[in-house]
Amino acid sequence: MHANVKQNVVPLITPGLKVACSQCNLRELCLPFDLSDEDMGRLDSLIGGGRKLKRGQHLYRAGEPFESIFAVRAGFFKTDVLTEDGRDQVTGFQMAGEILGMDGISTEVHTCNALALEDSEVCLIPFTELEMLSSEIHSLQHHLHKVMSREIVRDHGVMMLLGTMRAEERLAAFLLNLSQRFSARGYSPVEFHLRMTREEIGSYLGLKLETVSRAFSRFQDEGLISVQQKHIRIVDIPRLKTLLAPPDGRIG
Amino acid sequence: MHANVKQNVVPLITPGLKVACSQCNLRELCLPFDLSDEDMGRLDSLIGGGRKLKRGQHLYRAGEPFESIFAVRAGFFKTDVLTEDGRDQVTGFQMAGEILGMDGISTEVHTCNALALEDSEVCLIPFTELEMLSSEIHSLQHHLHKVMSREIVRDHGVMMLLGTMRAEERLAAFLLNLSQRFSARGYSPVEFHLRMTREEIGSYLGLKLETVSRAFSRFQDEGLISVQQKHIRIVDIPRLKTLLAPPDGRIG
DNA sequence: AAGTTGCATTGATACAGATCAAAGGGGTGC
DNA sequence: GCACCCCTTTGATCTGTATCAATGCAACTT
Repeated sequence: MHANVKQNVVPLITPGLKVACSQCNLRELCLPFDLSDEDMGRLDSLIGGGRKLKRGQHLYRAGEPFESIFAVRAGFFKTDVLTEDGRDQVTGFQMAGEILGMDGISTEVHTCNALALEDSEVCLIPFTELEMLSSEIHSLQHHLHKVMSREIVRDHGVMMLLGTMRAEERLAAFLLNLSQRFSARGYSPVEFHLRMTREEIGSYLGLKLETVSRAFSRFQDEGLISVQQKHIRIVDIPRLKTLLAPPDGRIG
Repeated sequence: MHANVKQNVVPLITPGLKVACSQCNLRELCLPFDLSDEDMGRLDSLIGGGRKLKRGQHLYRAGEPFESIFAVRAGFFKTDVLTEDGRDQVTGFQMAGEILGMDGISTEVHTCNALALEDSEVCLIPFTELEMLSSEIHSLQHHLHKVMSREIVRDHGVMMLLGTMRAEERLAAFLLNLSQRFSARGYSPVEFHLRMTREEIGSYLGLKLETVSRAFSRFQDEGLISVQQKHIRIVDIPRLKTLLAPPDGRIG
């Protein structure tokens, strides 16, 4: 990955990259949701263009001033938090239609890093202007709140995963989550390409990369999935789902 | 705790409990932040009164329709998520000035339970009305966004804790976090009363209650803290902080 | 004041996942 | 198209935390 030596170069807005929510087939997943044509137009004119990123480039880094949130148009990202003492926690993986950067609102400074895991495209949404517009368009305001709330709920799910699940359960939950999200975007729910390394999966799931690799192998041995490097095929979704319930089943 | 047999009774709004942000000494920590007198008055008239809860009573439960967020006026809460298969994860502990219930915005239904760990009081903030007001008062809107964003950032911190830290590090981080929050409210940063059980701490930190207990004992043996049941005195804050850095220190 | 009940502490043992180590394979960049 | 390097896999061993178990403590009830 020699391209990575250039990862310090902050990519500029791609001049020719026109974006318009009104034309976007991700609009059901993304911000605009259910706006009138007129309001959609106002949102279009707010979106500050797009930005293309090569694999390995940072969309933003912790410490940079916060100005915009981003909508993933295409590609795949990871976000991670880094502490002074060198700990590194992947906090999420984002795909088309998902919003990045809301961590920066609270302090006006980004608190995590967002890195493109493949060549990607995002829409830039200047936050101050979004706030102004959303105070005029109630459904936009409400949808923004829903998006932020959804992020909070998602985070609770990750806490649940990290706090209560064993390694295989975590990985099963991870695969099923990816499956569901790919499916919602019109891709196969059973066959997909992992954009992240075992180490990144491990960081997200609170496991070491070897543990992730072993769990993949065991799933394959048991006929649940087929793995070949980053290519995954889920063979038995129902049985994968049963892994999420502990052996003794429901209690109480 | 026979009083708990009544915990199913949903507490109603306490009729006589008048609340006013303008009079509240928590306003710097809570929603209003820096409003003009006039705007403060409008916010006051929106707040739908207060509610008192006895220890053991639920403020809301997962599945209930979402209508309001809540500001803790006094007391102490925990929030937890419960899965169908019986897993239980404490997602946070909330004290005076902190906001509860933002998880419910995304689906219009609460996704977690909020339980009073001691006799408590909250302000009811009807969310639809808050949105309406916040589209008129820009600084209120922005502050609401900051509060939600802060929750996201906090969640990332918990992920970091659950994903990368060992038991003693988690407990040290937990104690230091409590210390800092008590301090911000004018209480002693070194001496406080835990409102939650070892099991609840364990659930929050992804540990078993025995592990929490042992870690407390070890901290005491090493002269870092003094523990007597739920009473904690932090003897050596600096040394407690060093526990958060791994033995080899900063890397890279 | 005694009894009850839940919570906390402590010890012994078991086990899941981390760590250490080595080899093979595939994608990437030149 | 080739070579290099990173990623992945797999094995052996170690260790931190869970689990199982029993006792102690404290608050609340009656």
